[in-house]
Amino acid sequence: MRSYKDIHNILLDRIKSGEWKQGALVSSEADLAREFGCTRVTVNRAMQALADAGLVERKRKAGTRVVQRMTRNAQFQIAIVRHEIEQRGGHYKYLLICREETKPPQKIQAEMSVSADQSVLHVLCLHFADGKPHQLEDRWINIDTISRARAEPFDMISPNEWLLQQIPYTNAEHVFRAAQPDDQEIEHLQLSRDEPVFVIERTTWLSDQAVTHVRLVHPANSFQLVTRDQHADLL
Amino acid sequence: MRSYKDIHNILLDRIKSGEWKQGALVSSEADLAREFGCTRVTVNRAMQALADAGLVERKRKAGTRVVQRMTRNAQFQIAIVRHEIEQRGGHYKYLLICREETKPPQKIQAEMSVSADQSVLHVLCLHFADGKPHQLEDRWINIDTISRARAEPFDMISPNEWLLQQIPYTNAEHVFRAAQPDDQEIEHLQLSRDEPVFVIERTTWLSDQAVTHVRLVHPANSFQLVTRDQHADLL
DNA sequence: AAGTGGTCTAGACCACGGA
DNA sequence: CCGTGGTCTAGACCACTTC
Repeated sequence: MRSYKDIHNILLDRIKSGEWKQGALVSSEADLAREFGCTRVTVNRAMQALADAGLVERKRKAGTRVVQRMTRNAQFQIAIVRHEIEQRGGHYKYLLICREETKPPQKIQAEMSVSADQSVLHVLCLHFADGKPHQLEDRWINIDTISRARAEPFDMISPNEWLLQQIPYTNAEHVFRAAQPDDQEIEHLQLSRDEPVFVIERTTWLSDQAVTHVRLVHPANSFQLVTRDQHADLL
Repeated sequence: MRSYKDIHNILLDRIKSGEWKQGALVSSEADLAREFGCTRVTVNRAMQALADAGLVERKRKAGTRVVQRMTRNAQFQIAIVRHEIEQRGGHYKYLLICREETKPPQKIQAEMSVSADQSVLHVLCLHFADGKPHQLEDRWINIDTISRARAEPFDMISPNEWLLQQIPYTNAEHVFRAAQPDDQEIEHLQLSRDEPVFVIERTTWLSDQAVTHVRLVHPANSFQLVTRDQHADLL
């Protein structure tokens, strides 16, 4: 029992078990170092890991406190649609419906913070799973930021896949909701009347420049978003 | 430019800018230490932070590589419904509809891995925002794991709030989907016909014991789930 | 065998912030 | 002021993995 990872786990257990209660002050690094028979640096390394995980808050002189958590975090993944479908043994098909450079509607302009006269690349396409429409992708790509996109026809590879592979981003915003589909969505997704849709809207930025905004529409009857978090509490 | 955080940021920039490409091998710690005029330990600290963030993969002898990412992570928060509503200036109301100890239906038994003869605490309740139904909470609590729940009437405080404040958990599973409401949901949520609902189902575990399973149903017209991630790529 | 990361120690100095 | 965390250095040894 000497490595900082061991110590990290011991301290983690003390928090999880409630031995160290929420909001409580914990022993100082020096004390813990004595207790574990190691250097203060080693304890510090373990404590910093806990602090990075957001489980404790540390202040000089004031010491280290277990965080009082009112919210918990959980993660989800942004994956390539083709991979998701193929991974569960489905047959994937891609269809480009429309690709154009155009001035976006106001809503998109605002969302992506582009000026009124700026052209944005608009791509509308469909992802099929086993022959059935799975996702309608309605995407806007900022060609000022991502000029490479101008040369990409998106007839064989979807913007989803192309962007995820090539373009990094630093910030993202997601909106999830249920909705009644409009006529265009009913047609493309071959929806029965009354079937709702599950909508994801995502905008991503690289530093403070918008990269892309996308609206992903799925038939409610054949789509759900699933996440599994280990140590969800510890993110 | 000497602290490990500075070095971390410099290396981060090299990855973000593409100077260090995805999949590429990066300089060894010893080389970087020479370059930055510091100890190898300091470089190591910075590199470990990148590795923790999942941006690089490190192997002894093989060296450090920038990760080729096929998926990106993003986070969302599990908050107390009352806080969410009050935070945006809304008026919150809580209504307990039903509280009983009973044997759950098979679906819940399976989801929570409880045996067929085991009683589970079932709570059905409603959260209102500004007088309008906001969320129908249909919850099952494992009283073997959380025996304290037996003594809690849940007439003043919702299970959502009680659990989030008191009960830690280590694993969580979420399912999000759009659906057409059933009759009970239409009644409790005062839905107009044709209005879909946004459903979240969450099961949480403490180690490998199920803590609770909950189905949260929201009117689609007045609900959306929003997440904002800084450094979404770097989680 | 040799190169690379993983980690520890001992000692040091600094920075912050509560008393 | 002075206790607490934050970090660096120098040197060391180990563990893994490729060659």
